Amino acid sequence: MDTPERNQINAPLNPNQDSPVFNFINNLSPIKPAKHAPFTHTFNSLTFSSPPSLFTSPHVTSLNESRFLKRHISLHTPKANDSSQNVNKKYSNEEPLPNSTELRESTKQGISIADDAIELPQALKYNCGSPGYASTFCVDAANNLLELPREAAPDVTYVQEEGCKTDSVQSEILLPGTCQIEPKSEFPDRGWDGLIPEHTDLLIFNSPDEARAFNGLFQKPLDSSTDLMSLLPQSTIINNGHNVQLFHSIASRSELQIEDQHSDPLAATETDHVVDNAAMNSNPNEKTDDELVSVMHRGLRRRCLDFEMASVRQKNSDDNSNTVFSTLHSDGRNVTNENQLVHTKHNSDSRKCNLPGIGLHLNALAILKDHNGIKHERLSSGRQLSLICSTSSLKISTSQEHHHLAMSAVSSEREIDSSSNGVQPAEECREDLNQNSPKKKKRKSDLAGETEGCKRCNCKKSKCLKLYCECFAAGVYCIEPCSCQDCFNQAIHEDTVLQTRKQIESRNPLAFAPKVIRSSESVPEVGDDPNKTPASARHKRGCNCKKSSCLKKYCECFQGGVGCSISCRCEGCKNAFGRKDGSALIEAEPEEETESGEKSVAEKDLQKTEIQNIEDHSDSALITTPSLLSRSLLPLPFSSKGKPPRSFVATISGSALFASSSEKLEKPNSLWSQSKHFQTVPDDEIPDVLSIDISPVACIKTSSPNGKRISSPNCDLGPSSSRRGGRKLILQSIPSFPSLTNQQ
DNA sequence: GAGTTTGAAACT
DNA sequence: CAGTTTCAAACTC
Repeated sequence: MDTPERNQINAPLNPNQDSPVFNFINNLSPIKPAKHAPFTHTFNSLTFSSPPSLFTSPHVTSLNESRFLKRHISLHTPKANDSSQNVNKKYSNEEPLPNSTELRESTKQGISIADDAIELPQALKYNCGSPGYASTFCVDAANNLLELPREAAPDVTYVQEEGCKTDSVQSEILLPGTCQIEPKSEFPDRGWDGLIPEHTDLLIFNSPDEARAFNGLFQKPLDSSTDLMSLLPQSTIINNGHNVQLFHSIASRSELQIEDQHSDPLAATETDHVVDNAAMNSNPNEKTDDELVSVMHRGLRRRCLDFEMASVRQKNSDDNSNTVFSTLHSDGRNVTNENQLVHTKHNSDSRKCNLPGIGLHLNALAILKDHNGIKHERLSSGRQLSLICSTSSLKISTSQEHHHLAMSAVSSEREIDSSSNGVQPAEECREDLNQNSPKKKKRKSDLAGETEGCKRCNCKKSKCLKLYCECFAAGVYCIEPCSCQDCFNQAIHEDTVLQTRKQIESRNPLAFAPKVIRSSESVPEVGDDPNKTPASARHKRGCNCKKSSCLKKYCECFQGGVGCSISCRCEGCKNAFGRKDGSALIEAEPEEETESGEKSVAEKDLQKTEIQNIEDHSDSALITTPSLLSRSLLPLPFSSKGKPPRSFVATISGSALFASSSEKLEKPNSLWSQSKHFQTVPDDEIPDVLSIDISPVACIKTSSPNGKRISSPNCDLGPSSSRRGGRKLILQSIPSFPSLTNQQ
């Protein structure tokens, strides 16, 4: 992240000042500097102190993706529409301007959110919930709607990720991609390339005119040579030291105060993002930028953060200049100005944990809640994203966390509770639960489509001390979202839990190993049989299905998104991910005969499942499963309720084994062992930044609310639309912005 | 939301 | 190891 690119970024800017675009901005921007002046973008480090993770559950990471889809749905909820429609109203002058601090936070949050939105548009939700600030743009990943005041800042240009950021930062900023965009705004080259397609869905235009303008922009071929910096929205860069220089001139106009990264803790935290953005804008090295972005996204996705859109307000009397201050608070804790911050309330349910798959098996690398096994990983990206900018304003404490949080929020499928922000999924869930009865929440989440965030167990007799319990099996403590009764799988009963675990392990050393083991490296077979899951990904023990034909989640193989293998004893295997290997095939055919009567049914099931997969798998094309790959955009099979068992899948990559064998090694990560620390599954744990390479958004899906971890799904992070599958096509419908040059 | 089905986990 | 029971998720209505 801290690459030379930063420097590069700055350099280009100055030159751009002379550029027509720059001039255009200066001349055109309706924004009045005076208005902005009050908003200094300094962040207090204190403000963003990262919240301690109380309960690190493996679930966290995975959640995002699964949620993503759900959230996407939620995004479509009336709220989004309402917000968009009412944006102008919402931004009424009624609310007092946020103080500089708030603004700062908001900007940062906004930035992070923006990023998230970009990456995980569908999944992420940003609830603008704050009553007062309804106008604050809400970013729903799912809805992909960032609502911004129409005319916030005409001049603002967006970088994909940054676009949102800028919005948040300065009230006047517009979110091009996800957010409503003003006609004038432009996206950086990359931004357009990667973001637009994906986020097009998100774009909401208040008026036809805007849409037209927007279209114009897109339609215009982006000139690679074009200096992105010049194009960058004024607001976008503000917090980033690097960006500051670039936008300095702009800032001067708007009178936005930009703080150096160094001076501004938040800026520092966001530095990566900023850098990325800047790089994207200015830099020729798009790849690096993309990577950075991807990295960022990855980080974000992992974390389940609730983001609240902070208060937004119009500053000016001018109709055009509605300034919106969107503040995302990763952590409620950190929020500086809570009052001002708008708390978007999610459905209590959604908040719940949101991360269905969060619970990661200790053993399993990453499982997305909904997605089982490998697929989960892949899929996770798509699903997990639902973010909710929940009620409580999130505050980002540390830069990293902030960054992560933002990332997670965006990426994470989970519904994020505002309160829980910054906390790992489990924690988040707990927090949420605390507020509400866990059961209710859980059910709500389930009803919601499993907000995926925090699905949990529902054990009644096992006391959550047996493998029946998904939480226990995943190596995570039960949390409020769980509807379990007489639960002993709690930190309070740590000794009991450990003891029981030992007992079970003594019986079956692999009991807590991920059920689906994927060897990322060995993928020789992938191409061979499209129907087969690469041998690299298999259920550790194989299924024993008799009636489900391995077409339903009853089948662990299917649930894990892997094909059946020789080790399976299933009957009539029709596993869409791959029937039994040779032997399986043999069996399958005979079965078909026997099933002939059933065959039609089975086929139907298959079709359904496939359809589901397509639907569910939105982003996460399974790498291992060729068939799924084509479905990158398609939802994973496990979309709705399917929560892949938390520990369901383990990815064994050459060096890193998370498989059962590694179980012991990983155990330390387990909640139990690490209960007091972050529960981090290796995958999950990997710092967002660090993991970047490894885990793209999808890649590291650590935890699904369900506790199902998903090993890294698609790592393609490229801005390429493919990641966010669901959104990709939207762009076509989206009108392009009028290019600045045109305006000029 | 309640009831049924299913198959893994646990038990014998 | 096989058979049975228990369990909770997945599924259906």
